[in-house]
Amino acid sequence: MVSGVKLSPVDANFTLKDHIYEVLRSAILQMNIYAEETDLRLDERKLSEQLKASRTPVREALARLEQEGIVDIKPRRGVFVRRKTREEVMDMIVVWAALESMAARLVTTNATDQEIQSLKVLAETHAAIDSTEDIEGYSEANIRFHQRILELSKCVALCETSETLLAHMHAVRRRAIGEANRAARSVADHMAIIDALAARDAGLAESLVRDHSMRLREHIRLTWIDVDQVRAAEQ
Amino acid sequence: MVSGVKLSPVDANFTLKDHIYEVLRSAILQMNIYAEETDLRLDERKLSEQLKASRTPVREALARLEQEGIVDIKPRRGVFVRRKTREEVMDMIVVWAALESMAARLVTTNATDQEIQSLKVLAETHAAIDSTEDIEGYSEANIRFHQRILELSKCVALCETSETLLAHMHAVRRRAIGEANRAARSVADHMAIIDALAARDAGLAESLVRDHSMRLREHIRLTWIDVDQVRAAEQ
DNA sequence: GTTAACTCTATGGTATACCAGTCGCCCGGC
DNA sequence: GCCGGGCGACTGGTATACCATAGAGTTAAC
Repeated sequence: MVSGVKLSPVDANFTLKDHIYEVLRSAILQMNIYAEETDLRLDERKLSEQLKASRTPVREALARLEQEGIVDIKPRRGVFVRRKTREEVMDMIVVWAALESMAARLVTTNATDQEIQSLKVLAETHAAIDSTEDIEGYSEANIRFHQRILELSKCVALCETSETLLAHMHAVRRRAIGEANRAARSVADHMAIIDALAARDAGLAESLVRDHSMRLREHIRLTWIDVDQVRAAEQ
Repeated sequence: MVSGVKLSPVDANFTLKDHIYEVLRSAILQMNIYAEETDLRLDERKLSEQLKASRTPVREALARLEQEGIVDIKPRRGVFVRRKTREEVMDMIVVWAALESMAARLVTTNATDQEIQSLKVLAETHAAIDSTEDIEGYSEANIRFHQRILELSKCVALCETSETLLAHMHAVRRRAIGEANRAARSVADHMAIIDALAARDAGLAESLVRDHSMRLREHIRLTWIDVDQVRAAEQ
């Protein structure tokens, strides 16, 4: 045994279906599914060729993605990346708000002062990025801050449940272009949240987090236009 | 078109894998997975025989169940119904509390007076059942009440997310034997929640719902004993 | 009697062949 | 030129055969 490290955790319990699942998942999250010209179609056979595997593991990966709501399998018609409608996006944000506000509540009792202060680093990183220049980085830093709150709640299920939502949020954030004043407001919100957490004020932290998310929801409500509606309008 | 009714929605788009998924899911939820003697093992081949299908659709159904956390697939070892540990159950209840308390908040703005009053019927049904005599019915009525709150929020994602949790909660509630005083407390809680909702008091409704769930969590914390620990103690 | 290696079987993983709708395309009739 | 029917390719659904490994049981060496 080399220096006490377990050897070859790699390819032990390695299965194609799990690997394919992860590859497909991250590939889908990375693509901009809301650009109109994007081809949302996935072909089992082409995928299995590209991934150099048979259809069987590909299909099992797709079955999992469907369960997650990332993909839509229409029998004998095709597999499609699922575009969310405005209502669905707004609903998802509500769920996110519920989870994160509960997390904030728990952080006030379950996290150390040090851990709470670690949020400040993330918030500052986020604040330092100009949203009009590097929207991808800005969005990434933003998500990381919120995700950290979930983590600090020390509630595994809370993290896991939000993980699924996060998948969808990536594409959403990319689309909900940050207006300048929204960015400034966001930074201020984050600081206020950290202060409430540090002061161990569960009620305040909870409501700040909730309101912060619900403002994003309101922003979406006002600005989001479903791609299909765009299509319809063009015709 | 016959009287405006869509013809044959039955067995259109019917697929074995979807059918098998539902059959397995409800079968698993129905079984008492926490009884020690219960065999948690699922055999792909036996299942496909019993269901009169090949392994392929069975495997896809199992893949979905694994994604949902209901089942655990160990490569080359077997498929097992997943038993939750005490920590996992407590975590799940936290998530449930987060979702339902957010739902309660939304109910105060999204539901009609009539809808809120409809909760009373459910609460009374629940109250009428003696938990020491008909624990199954009691638990069922209890869940229905809480699920109705989720529905009345009119937030689809909130309902769907809790749906997954609900699967696990069935077995949990069955195990968390209702003590007499807990039952009485529960009924009183439900009535208080309805009042808060009817008064359109978002903050109160939210915290009542949250505290109600968190009391269940505390009850679990004090009484739940992991099956494996029982096994270990016997040896 | 103990232990270590080996074999044998059971199980999930993967590949492949075939089936059954769906939909586009083309051709023929009008 | 337009409409309808049918033919055929494409795509997901299902069945089946084979592979690789975990783990139990067995056997042989010590």
